[in-house]
Amino acid sequence: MQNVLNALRALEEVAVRQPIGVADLARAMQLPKSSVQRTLVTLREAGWIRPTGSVPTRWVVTTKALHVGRHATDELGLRDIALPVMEELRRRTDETIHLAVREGGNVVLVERLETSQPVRIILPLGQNLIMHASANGKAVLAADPPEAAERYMAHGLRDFTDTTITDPVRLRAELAVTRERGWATNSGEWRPDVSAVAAAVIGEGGLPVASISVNVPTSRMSDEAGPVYGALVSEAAKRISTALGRAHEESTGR
Amino acid sequence: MQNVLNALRALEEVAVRQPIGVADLARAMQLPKSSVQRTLVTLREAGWIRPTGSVPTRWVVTTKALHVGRHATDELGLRDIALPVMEELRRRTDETIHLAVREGGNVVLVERLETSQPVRIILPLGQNLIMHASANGKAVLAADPPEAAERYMAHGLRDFTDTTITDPVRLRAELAVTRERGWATNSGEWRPDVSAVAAAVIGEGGLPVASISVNVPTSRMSDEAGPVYGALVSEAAKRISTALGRAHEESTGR
DNA sequence: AGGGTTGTGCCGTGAAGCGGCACGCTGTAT
DNA sequence: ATACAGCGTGCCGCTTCACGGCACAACCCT
Repeated sequence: MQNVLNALRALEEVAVRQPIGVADLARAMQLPKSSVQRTLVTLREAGWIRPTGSVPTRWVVTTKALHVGRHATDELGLRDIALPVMEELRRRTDETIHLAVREGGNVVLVERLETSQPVRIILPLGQNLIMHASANGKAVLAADPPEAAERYMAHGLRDFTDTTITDPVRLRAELAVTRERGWATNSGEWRPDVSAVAAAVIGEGGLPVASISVNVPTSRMSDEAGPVYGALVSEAAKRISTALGRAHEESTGR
Repeated sequence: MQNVLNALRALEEVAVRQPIGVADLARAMQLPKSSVQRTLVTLREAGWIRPTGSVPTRWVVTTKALHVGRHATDELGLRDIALPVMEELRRRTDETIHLAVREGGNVVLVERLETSQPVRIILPLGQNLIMHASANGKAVLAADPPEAAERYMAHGLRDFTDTTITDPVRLRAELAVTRERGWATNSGEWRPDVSAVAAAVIGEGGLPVASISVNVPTSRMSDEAGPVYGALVSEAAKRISTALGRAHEESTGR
């Protein structure tokens, strides 16, 4: 079903490059113009993209993808279970709380509650978090079997800021510390002004399925606040993990 | 491209019914089992769905859709323009702020900032808001040309609570009031405990392209608060509208 | 032990997607 | 004023590749 693959690729390409026209898109995809045009018409018929109405015609994605995407965490009722815990966590910290799920080799932001304090940065839902340069990523990596971490490191560790951990030896040590104390940190390792602490949510297979984090502007992240938030986020993750196990037992029959 | 349409339909069906198996899905879609299976394998190859790993195989959607969906408001940089204004609005009200965009005959929630107060409503992003039973919907409807409102009403006005406006005559009057004062209201007309005030964001064509709202539990929505929030949300929407116009002028050359 | 249902894979046939091509249009450079 | 290059759109014959009936092994309840 090559044309389905092409159509989905076209959809992604439109999302990234929108607003875009047929010719540009055909060039970007290295496909004949007429084929791309037919694909665009089909995607519109399905309601996933729409022309802006301008001339020449430019295409943009609709919110159809959002409708589908919001079910991404439904598998075990993760969102329903996590939200109340996240709310309490925010009440206690008054900082931005993130929920991210594991997805193959990545960690993706799926839910978010913000601090009421003046905020620096708002990450969009669907954002890919870097495994070795985010608290959520490191929490998941630490909870994974060591082979998984090694496999990830084999691809190299890109650096984003001057505090990013790019040395595999240092990352291994950091993961050991994380395992020991039960929560991961991020001190401006992805973007200078974003710091965080996180803890992994463990699924019934014993593997990490998600992670929650408390995100704080680096300027507000004091030496005292870290351990306090760490203890809170670690306890919250544990509560979600056990609730998840209970929900799973019920749904699979006792 | 019938198979593309089927594949996208399958994707939506999986999202709604997940976790689901081949046979169930084939029944739901009224399609041969083998066709559906082939489609599922293709969708997995493209990274939009994945098997849970259990036996028998069950399919769930990945976060791919979220990645695509987060671009849905990129068209004019709406999100970037609206977020700072929404933040200030939340700071002033300490209530939940919603940003919704127009989409054909619907209004869809695309961004959200929550109150820090304990009692609150959390709607998932991608939620479809009812035109005649939400503040955002009524704000858009009031800013539309009268024909559009009439066309919408022609389909009938479903009721959700005992305060839902189901009488076209009353709705017309309500829209007139909304136009007059510059902001729309919702007093538990969709869900009893949800009230809100909203104002439409006007695009460069003079038509409403989006709407922002202040959402308050009905219990907290006093007679005094309404007009105060109304004035704030109305001013915020105006600021977004003019900023949007400016951004559009620049991008289309002077 | 058995009937039903599951997920998976094969394969011949025919429909439908592919892509080269041409058209009308717009905006720019000559 | 004219030529030209780029755009979006539509046609149409060839060939491919998706369709769906069918078979099979594994699994679950009786």
